[in-house]
Amino acid sequence: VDDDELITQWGLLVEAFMAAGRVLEEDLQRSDQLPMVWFEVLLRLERTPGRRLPMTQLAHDVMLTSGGFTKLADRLAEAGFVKRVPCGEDRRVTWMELTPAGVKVAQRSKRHHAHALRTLISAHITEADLRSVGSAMRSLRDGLAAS
Amino acid sequence: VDDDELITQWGLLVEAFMAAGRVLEEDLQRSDQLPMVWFEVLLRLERTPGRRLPMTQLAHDVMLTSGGFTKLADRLAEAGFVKRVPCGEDRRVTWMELTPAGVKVAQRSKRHHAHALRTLISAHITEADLRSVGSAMRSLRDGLAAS
DNA sequence: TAAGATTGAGGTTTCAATCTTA
DNA sequence: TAAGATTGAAACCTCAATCTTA
Repeated sequence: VDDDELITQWGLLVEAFMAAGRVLEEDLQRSDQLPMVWFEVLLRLERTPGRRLPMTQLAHDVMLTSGGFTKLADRLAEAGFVKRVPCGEDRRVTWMELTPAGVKVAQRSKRHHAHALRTLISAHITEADLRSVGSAMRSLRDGLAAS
Repeated sequence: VDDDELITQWGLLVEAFMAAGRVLEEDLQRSDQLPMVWFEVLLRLERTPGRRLPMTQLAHDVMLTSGGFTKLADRLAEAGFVKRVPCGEDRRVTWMELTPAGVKVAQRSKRHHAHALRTLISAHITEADLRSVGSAMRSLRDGLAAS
């Protein structure tokens, strides 16, 4: 595989991935008026016992800087989906906690998003391919996190 | 595969891709002081006979709006890597054309980027995994392009 | 000293409106 | 009427500096 071929192959992956991301984001916008990054935050909170997580951890998980996440938190709180809760044990920490409205929209949009994803994938990717993609990406992610 | 599992698998893919993209962008920034989107534009021009393409086509290829691409073109021209050339046959069209300096930086950064890509991939992904990811994403892209 | 969170400044993108040419 | 390109306003992000707590 020469340089040009390698770059082209990777470019195809990036292109496919971004196009898919755009389709999924538009779908989420249509069904729930939710930007993808909002969904990602709400989803992580909804999955967590107590439905709250430290701001810094969430910021890292959705790949935002702490400054960027502070402003995202402002918008999510403004929309009524989350609230800030000070942490008793370590007073530097602020929890982000899902409100009842946030729980509701998280669960509803989860159904919509899963449906969109299923449609997208089943139309174009086999289940076996999806599993191997998952494992490959998991090892890539873990490798990058370690380095 | 239930809803949550499906969303999780896709989430891993998104996470891995973004982390890889970040590593590659940092590398390109270090070696050539070039944002990834600059590289993508220069690469496409360098590969084209005549080394020029219509603005609108480039905007579409790198997934920017026409407004966004106009400003990117301004920055690229300011840096001396491209120049705008009016199209004779259709006077609505502006070509973006690579300057000699642009050709030089495109070829140099192509070598650096290929090297970074090779390192990243060989360190974290097996050849077999890479092939299955590639085939899955290609069929996804082709399917999206068709619809 | 260092970590969590916030702020303001600066940069890049989208969106909607506009201008020119087909 | 429609397509290519540009513009200004608004949205969202990063970065560096700051404040508070550990």
